[in-house]
Amino acid sequence: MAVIWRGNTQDRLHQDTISSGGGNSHKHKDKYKDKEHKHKDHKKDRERDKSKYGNSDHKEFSEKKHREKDRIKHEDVSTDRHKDKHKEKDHRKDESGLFIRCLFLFFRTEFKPKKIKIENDRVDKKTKKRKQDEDIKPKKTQKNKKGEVADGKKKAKKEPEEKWKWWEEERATDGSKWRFLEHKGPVMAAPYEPLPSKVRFFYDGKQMKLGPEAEEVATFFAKMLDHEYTTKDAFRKNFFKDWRKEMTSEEKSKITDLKKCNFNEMGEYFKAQSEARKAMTKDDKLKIKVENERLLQEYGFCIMDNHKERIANFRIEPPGLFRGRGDHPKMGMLKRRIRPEDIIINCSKDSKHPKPPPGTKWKELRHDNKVTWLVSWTENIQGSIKYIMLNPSSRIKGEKDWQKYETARNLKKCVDRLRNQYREDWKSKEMRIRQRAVALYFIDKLALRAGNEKEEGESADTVGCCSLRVEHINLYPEKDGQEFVVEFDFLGKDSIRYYNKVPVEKRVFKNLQLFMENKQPEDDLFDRLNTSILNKHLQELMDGLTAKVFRTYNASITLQQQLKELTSPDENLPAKILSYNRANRAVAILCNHQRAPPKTFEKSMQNLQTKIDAKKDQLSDAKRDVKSAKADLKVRRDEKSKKAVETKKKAVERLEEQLMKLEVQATDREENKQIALGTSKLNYLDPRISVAWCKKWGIPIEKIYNKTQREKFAWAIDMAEDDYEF
DNA sequence: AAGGTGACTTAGGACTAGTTGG
DNA sequence: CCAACTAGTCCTAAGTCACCTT
Repeated sequence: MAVIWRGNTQDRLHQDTISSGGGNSHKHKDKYKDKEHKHKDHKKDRERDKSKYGNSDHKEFSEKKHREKDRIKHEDVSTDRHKDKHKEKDHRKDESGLFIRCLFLFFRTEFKPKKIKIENDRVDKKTKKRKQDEDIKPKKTQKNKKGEVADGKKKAKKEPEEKWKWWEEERATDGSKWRFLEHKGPVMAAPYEPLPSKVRFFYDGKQMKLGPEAEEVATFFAKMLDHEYTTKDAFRKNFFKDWRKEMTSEEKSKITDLKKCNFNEMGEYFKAQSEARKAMTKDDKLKIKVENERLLQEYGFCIMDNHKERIANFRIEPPGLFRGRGDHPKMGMLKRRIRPEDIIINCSKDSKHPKPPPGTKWKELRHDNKVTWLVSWTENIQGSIKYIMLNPSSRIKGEKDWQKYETARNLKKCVDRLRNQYREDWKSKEMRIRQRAVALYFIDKLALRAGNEKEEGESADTVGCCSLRVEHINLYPEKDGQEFVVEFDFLGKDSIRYYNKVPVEKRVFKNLQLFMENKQPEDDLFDRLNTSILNKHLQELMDGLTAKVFRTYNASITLQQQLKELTSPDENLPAKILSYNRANRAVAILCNHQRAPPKTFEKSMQNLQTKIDAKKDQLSDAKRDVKSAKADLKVRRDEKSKKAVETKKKAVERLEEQLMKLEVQATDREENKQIALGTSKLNYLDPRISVAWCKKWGIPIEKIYNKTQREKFAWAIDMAEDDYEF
């Protein structure tokens, strides 16, 4: 098959080695838990062999830490720094109580404010340089006009309020998240519509009419009939137990065995409904669309501090059967319907408060501007709180996102020092320090998650770094020609399997042997460590540092390195994009972002191949044509045949290009079979790296980010230049 | 420390809309 | 024009981490 450029994403660089041995002292006191761990069942057994990088990139540590928590450091506005790149240096000089400092400074970084023209002049005066024409894209909408004005709730929506550049404004420094917040409240789940009476339910072969409560819950089950999990014991058991709670006493006494329940007619009915929906006329579909749009317009936005912002999830989650991921002990439980009485509304005192549906009231109306959510309620499966919050394109999310990358860049400056330190710590005489150091090494090198402890029986048995158990690793003094190999095999977040064989330094290896001494498979590997100890330690090493910062840092730095390495200047556009995707893929592999291979994968691959073959045929035909045209030309030597040759040549070129494009596509798709790029792109990769890359190579940003992504990363697109360095 | 809660980020899969090419 | 297939959106579960209480 014609797959070109097969690059092996799995190949990895590796560096470290070093060694030395070490015996130690120890004594562990254990606090082992005894639980039964089952987790054989790697249900999604998508295994992959990966190896990882570590990377190196360093910089001097120079930062001082301390910064009041919550606050953002920033600079006094009046000072004129923030010229372009001025490096961080400290900015902690707080001026006399003037708590307003400029945001730019906070995020040191070479950030050059660009064209401004924001509404507030105050901003204006502080932003001096503005450069224009940065834009990557042809979009015209870019220019913002004076959006709105002063406070007050004038719902400024005459016009979509062109692109507000919140990143050119100051940030609050008092821990408040907003000053004014107004919204319409959530959209409640649609009420239950009883089944038409022709749709029957049978118990033990006999038809039985259910009351509306029991019937509703039954429909939840009926809708899942062809799902595999309705066959799982835990699912059925949990469902049945909760279902019975909804039954009248009469129903309850009759229905005692789930196996005797026949939901088929109900299942068929829903299937038919969805068919019908698909078959609806254009007109009807349009009507639905319009209605959705209306709902979105009405409930999908809020006013926060003078700006209309999009809400992420404005609908209350409808009732249904809970399906956790992996082997979840609560699968099948009834997720109950949320009523207005369960809902807490958060908004400004002086805003127009959302009103509850007629005849109901909210559980509570509060005005807490220290949080970002608009609505919350407590969910009944785990008892956790759910929230309605703003869209990623909103100021409140964007600032936080930006800040996250700045913290990761700070780590870049001191990562060398930290690495040296944890290596030293491998030799510590204190067990807890060694454990901390080895765990940190894993987090850094393998981008593992922190691994909070979880309550047993409340959720699937998954682990992260600190919660690894002895049974999750195997040690091989020598394997496949490499020394000191650690084999990881565990279920991580979302019960995604993490499988990796990594050669480690000898000291790490020895330490692991030590940690495992006298332990049972189900004992904690790091019995003297947990995430809170680890994070406390990290916080001391660098302000704002926590375990997850390493993931962000390593992901972003890897992207940057890989882009540098993979992009070749003379490649054409599709090839450049392939290079980008490969860099992105390297990160996804590092972070273990997997996906189930699409159901239609094989087939669609085949289709592509067919196309490629067809294209090849066309190409060889076209080549033949050129030849014969040339021959013609030789004989005739007239203008006309000359033209003909040109035309045919053009055709060949065009075909070649098309073929190449297809082949690139095939390669990309193949390599991406079980790797999901979206998660890293959205959550781990500093968007400025991508923006800079696009600018540097003249790639339209749309090739890398779709519309939603461009909205989320508007700040980066606006501010990053082609020379941006993470 | 330990344990609990709250807020917020990160995650994969289901669902849907939009595009393409037959 | 329609079916087939993707790409993008929606959904909500499952993490992280700070902070509070004991």
